[in-house]
This record gives sequence, C-alpha cells and structure tokens, in this order.
Amino acid sequence: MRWTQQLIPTLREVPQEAEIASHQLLLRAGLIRKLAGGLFTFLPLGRRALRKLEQIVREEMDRAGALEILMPAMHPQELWEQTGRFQVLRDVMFKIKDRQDRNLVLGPTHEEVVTDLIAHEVQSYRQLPINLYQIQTKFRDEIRPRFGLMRAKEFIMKDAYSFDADGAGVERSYQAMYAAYERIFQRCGLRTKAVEADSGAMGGSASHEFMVLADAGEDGLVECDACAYAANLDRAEGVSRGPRVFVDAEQLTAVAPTPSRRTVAEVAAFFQTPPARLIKTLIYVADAQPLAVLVPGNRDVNEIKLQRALQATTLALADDATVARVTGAPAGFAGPVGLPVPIFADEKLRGYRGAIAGANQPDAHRVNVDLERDVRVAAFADLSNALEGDGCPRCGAGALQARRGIEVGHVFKLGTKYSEALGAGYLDAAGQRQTPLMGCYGIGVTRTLQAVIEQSHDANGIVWPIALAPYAVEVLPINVQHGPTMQTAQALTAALEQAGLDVLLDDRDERPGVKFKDADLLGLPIRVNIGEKSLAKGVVEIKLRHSGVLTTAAPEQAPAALQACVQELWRSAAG
RNA sequence: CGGGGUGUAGCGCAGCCUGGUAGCGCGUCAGCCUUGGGCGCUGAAGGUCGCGGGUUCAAAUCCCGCCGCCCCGACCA
Repeated sequence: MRWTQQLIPTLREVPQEAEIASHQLLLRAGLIRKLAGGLFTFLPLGRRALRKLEQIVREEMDRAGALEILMPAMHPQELWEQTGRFQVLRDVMFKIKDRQDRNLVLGPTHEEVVTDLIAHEVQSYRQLPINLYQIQTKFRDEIRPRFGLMRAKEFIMKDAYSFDADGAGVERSYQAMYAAYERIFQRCGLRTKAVEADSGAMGGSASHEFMVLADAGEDGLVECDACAYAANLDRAEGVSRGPRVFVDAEQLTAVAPTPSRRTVAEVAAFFQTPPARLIKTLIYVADAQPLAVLVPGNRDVNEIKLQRALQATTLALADDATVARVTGAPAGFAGPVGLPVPIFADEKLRGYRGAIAGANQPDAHRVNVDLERDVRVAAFADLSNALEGDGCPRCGAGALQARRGIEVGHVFKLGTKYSEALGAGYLDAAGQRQTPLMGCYGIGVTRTLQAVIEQSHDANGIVWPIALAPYAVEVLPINVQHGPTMQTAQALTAALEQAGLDVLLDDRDERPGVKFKDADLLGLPIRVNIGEKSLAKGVVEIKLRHSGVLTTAAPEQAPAALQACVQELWRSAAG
C-alpha cells in the first residue's frame, strides 16, 4: 500500500483535547478522530489494528470452544424490566422509541438477550455446556467519557456467556475463559495482571479483572509483594500494621478546643500526631436512614464495601444540613461519642484507645477516645480502602503495593440470576427441570487497543507489537525523485506483498526528516530505509522500531531478510 | 450531577485586563530550491473570534444566559 493512496493524517502537535500518551498517539498517528465526546471514528490504520485485535480474540474464543453469534444492539425495554435491570442501569442506557412508540434501549451489555435466546433454544442437559460470544458495539451513557477510547459512549466489546448444568461445569467454563484471556492479552503483547474484583451491577459471586498496569489507568489495585494476591481497590482487604493504642490510653475521654480545625490533616497537625490516630466520622444516608461510619484518619471509606455491608440499595454522603442535625455540629467536627444514629466501624479501628475524634461541637475534638469504652458500635466490618504497606490478607507475610491499571477484561460467575428471571431451564438426565448456571466474560476491545499503546510507546511514538501493527513493514524511500531509489522501493514492496506481508510504502515527496518522524510516530515494527547513500554501498537499511537495531541487506536479499525479521518478531512475541 | 479549566483558520497558540474592525507558528495550495531526522525562498487560499442576548458611536475584548470540549469525583469493558 502506498502512503499517498492511504488516509494517514498525522499531527505534528499534540491536540489539546488529549491528556494521556495513548490518546495523544491515537490522534497524532492518525488512527482515530473524535466525532463528539466519547464517540470516535476509526481511520484506516486504526481499523486495521482493531481488526487484528478482533481476530486474535476470535481465534482464542473459538479455541476455547465458544461459539460466535451476533445479537442486536437494540433491545426491547421489557426484556430489561424482566430482570429488574432496567431500573439498575436506567441512567447508563440510551433509550429510544420506534415509530410505533415502542420503547427500545441500546444494549450496554447482553445478559438479557443471550439468556432469552437460551431460554428458547436450550431444553436439555445434552445441549450443555454452551458458551456464546460476540464482538459488537455497546452503548453506555457514561457519566464522563474520557481518555479517548478508554471510556467511550460507544465501544466495541467481546462479550461471552456460558451456561452450565452444575457448579463444576461453571468452574470449568470460568477457568477456560480465564485461560483464554491470558492467551489473548499475551498475544497482544500486553502484560496484564488478574485481580480479584467486585461484581458490581452484574451481580454474581466470583469475578476477576484483567488489568494492564499503567499510571494512566482509572482503577486502583493492590498486589502482594510476597504472594499472588492482587485485588481491585474496590474489594482489596488490607491488614493494618499501625498501632491501635496511643498515648494517654488510660485517661478518660475529654473535649479539647480545636478552633477551625476541620480536616484530618488540620486536626492531626494541631495535636502533632499521625493522622492514623484520628477516628474519621462520616455521616451517610442509606435508604433514607442516617448512620455514622468510622474509619482511621489515614484511610478513606470504601463505599462499595459499605454498601455491601449495609445491604443498602441507595447510599450517599449526608449533606451538611443532615450532618448538623445528626451531630449537632457543623461538618468537620462529627465524632462517635454519644451519636444518636447507628455506628458502623471499620475493622481496623478495633481496639483503638487514646484516639482523637470529633466532639460533635463546633471547634472542638475529643481526645483519649477508647472505642470500646466510649462508643456504642453497631457493627465492625471492612469499610475502608487498603493502603500501600498494609499486610497481605492471604499470606500474612507480604506487604501490599499500590498500583494503577486499565481494566481490559472482566470475568464473572453469575449463578442463576438471569436464567431464573428469564425462564431459562432444561431437563436433566432424570427428567427434572433445572436452571442453568451462567458466567459472563467481557473484553473491552477498543479499550484494549488503547491500552496496548499506553503500555508500548516511547517519546517518538507508538511501538506496535507485530501482532497488532497496522502494517508489519514500512518501506521508506528517502528521495522519491531519485529513480533507482524508487525502483528499489517499489520492487521490494511488491515482493513483500507477494509474500503475504502488510507493507506500507511511504511514497510521499517529503523531506527525509518528515518521513522519519512520521515512521517513528506510526510505530510499525520494521522500517526499510532506501536511499542513494546506502544504495551506493549496495545495501538497504533495516531498522527495528522497538530496539532501534539497524542492519543492512543487499536489495535482492532484502525480501528474504525481512521475512526472517518478521518471523523473528513473531517468535519473540510468542515466547 | 458537583468542583475546576477552556473555546480565536485544519492543528498549536497570541490578542481580551486597558473596546477602535484579527495576528503568529505549523499544515494546505502554486512555483522555485533542496533531499539521510519535522530544510530554505516567493506567492496564495483559509476565520459567522462556540451560540444567543445586552451595554456602547464601536465588542474577540465588558455584562447576562446557553452550549461544546478537557480535568477531578460517582459509573464501567
């Protein structure tokens, strides 16, 4: 393919809309363009990379025994009402009407549709297990689309759904998908980390997320430095190694003036004591009932854990008026002693003595708080986020490290939530009606593409792994006006294309510097420089994007040398 | 939705405070020159200054309202 016949609009400067490297490079290398917030066009090069990624996903899903289907993006709203998820996902779903005024939604995910299919088509245990998947566009009215393809309103997802007769079957299906995911990401040249995860709106029990470790990632996670434990911050348990008994522990609690000190940092500084000694008291409203949540001063409340512990459907921080009514003091001076609402305390506060908390009076805090002596705690639970340095909850020996990651895949065990609600059932060998157990497995395909770039780039541009590169080789004639240069370039391009390689010939009549810069920006794995100087020495130059290694070959040897080079890249990617 | 920022040519920006009829770099087009890391020269095209209203003799500039985009938070592949 000739560059001048392609659409490759590279940008010299960084578009102001892009913050992180991968988003900038997607735009600068001419892979995508934005239509509106969270909506993107894939230009030819972006589309080529995406197709290669989709093909890897397809091959690995097929290999794992899943069957490809294609479901509608548009769904009748009633289907979602049957599982109760129309209410749960109401805000993220795009809702439309047809000309008959029927209510339709654009699918944010497909549990309902696939289970409806299974309810009709699967009647017997002989048809199980079955795993159906598709690669298809999803629609989600995200609160805040951001970082280009990382969080878009419309994005391509691979979603798979397994149906099994029993728990052992579910485990097999889950493990098969887990293994397939590891292969997929490995083939993409991605280093991922599987972490324990919260199952959120999906419901269900176990789940793991596949994270691409990257500072630009939206998710926080922790991993143990001694064992294999890793978990999303949403659910990670950390074992506090800090002290729980502080100075003056035997003294009775007393109120001390703390003029205008509201935040943990201000109060800790005022008492010249570490923030961990403070008991942070937050007033929440769960299902319209106010309650207090206590966590150590150096930690944040984890609302996902809190909501689960309370089994609440709605949960939000109380507004200032409610705080004032409940505590009798302005926000910033709430404390647990004598509070007239139920008090839930973080596990890490057990045994806290000699602590400092709000006094429920303006401009005052309480010192020498002994949690067991002075506070009526309704229940202890894990309600706070794990912190770097916490002890590992698995092995006990290691310490947790904090990381950031991009969630590219997620696998769930769902149980019978959907199959029951939608009437999926089958007859077992004994003729008894049974409900199949489900699992679901997602990969954010477009997000994965961006994650690859986030993990594989340098100051000059993208560094494509061979498996996803839009083209494997760029042939770069330094001066297209020079006859022998162009003849060599064209002959080489033709020979490589003949051999089945994807080749881009930069036939633009541009200065060498422009073409070199663009070549680095595009990041194709292998570049062949053809110019008067090297031709005079009887060679062309072969340069590898990832290592910068430069070799030469005689023009007539070049096709064979390049094929060997490509094969070597595939080999090292597989290893 | 709350908080912060921003909107001027395809891209990156200046001009705004202190109103006077829009400018720079890159890119684009034509020509010359040059050809191993965004080269040089000449000429040209391209802008309802986000939208609406107001103040004023006069608004990119001041005031009000709205919208888009970006960042932080809840949501998630």
